[in-house]
Amino acid sequence: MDRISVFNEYVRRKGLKNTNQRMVILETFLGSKSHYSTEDLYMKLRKEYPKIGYATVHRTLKLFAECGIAIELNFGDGQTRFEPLIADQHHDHLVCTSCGLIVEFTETRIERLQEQIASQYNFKIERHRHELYGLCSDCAKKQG
Amino acid sequence: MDRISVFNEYVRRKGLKNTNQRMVILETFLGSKSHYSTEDLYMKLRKEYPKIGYATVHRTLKLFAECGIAIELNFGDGQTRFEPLIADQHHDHLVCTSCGLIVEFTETRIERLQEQIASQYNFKIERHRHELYGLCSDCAKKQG
DNA sequence: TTAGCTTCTGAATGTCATTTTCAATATCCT
DNA sequence: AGGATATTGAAAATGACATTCAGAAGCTAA
Ligand SMILES: [Mn+2]
Ligand SMILES: [Mn+2]
Ligand SMILES: [Zn+2]
Ligand SMILES: [Zn+2]
Repeated sequence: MDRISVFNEYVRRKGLKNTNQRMVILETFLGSKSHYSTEDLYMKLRKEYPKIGYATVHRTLKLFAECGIAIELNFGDGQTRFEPLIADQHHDHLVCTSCGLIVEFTETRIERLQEQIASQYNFKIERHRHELYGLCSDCAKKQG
Repeated sequence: MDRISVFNEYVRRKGLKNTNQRMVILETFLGSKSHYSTEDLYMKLRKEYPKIGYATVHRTLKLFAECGIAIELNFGDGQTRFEPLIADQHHDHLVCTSCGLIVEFTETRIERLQEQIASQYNFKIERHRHELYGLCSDCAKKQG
């Protein structure tokens, strides 16, 4: 089931309503680069829909996370970012501390080792964050 | 060199001053549980030193991080936590989303795999975060 | 030891992302 | 369509953290 259907079903199940704003925000959110902060997405939407409110954008992003079609990311720069989630396509991140570049990686061996650690400590893992911070190759060249 | 010496040397080198507050905060910080938020440590210190200021506690924790005897942690609950760092004793965390329990783990195989990933993408890693969120065994029993 | 310069402290205030409030508006169900 | 209920957007509130500033304390050199 695609993310739009997941969202629509969540809205129906919870007795929420389908609004123009929500559809527009969802399409824009799914339709381009990931890792949006509320501010980023609000600015982008404003160009085409100048009447849209910041609070609506933010509430809607939280709603996406709540219904499972997005995840919240926090790279420690004081802004929460949201990224569309494709079911069963987990990945982690490399973050350039100089230019902000975000690169995604997956490594099943790490995922497996995590599970071993969790069972060692009798933890029941719900989610995890694994982020590598440093300089991307461009910034490293510029010794930035 | 122990953490108190590292701090004292840093203070000297930077032309900062040695104050009672800083010593008291350092001793308390090193002397009990880890993973203090500013608020946590402020509340603890207040009992014995009621005149100490919140801003001083916070500035001093930042100073500890700056001089390398502490690291800042962020478990996504909106509060930065500080933990005394023992040189070359890196670890990552399991965090119980129900009771807040924090368990530490190290896994050299993961650390190595990280390095491989970084070099694959030509990243020069400065630091990383790896946190596993879920239910500790107690909370899992209480299905909580 | 003390003068004099610099840093520190603590209370208050500022900042900034995020959240909440609320009155007007839109949606949904019958 | 009518009416209950959710949503919206502007504004205000919140909360963690950072900054300001005047008085206090630490440091250094004579
Ligand atoms: Mn991503
Ligand atoms: Mn720890
Ligand atoms: Zn870069
Ligand atoms: Zn627990």
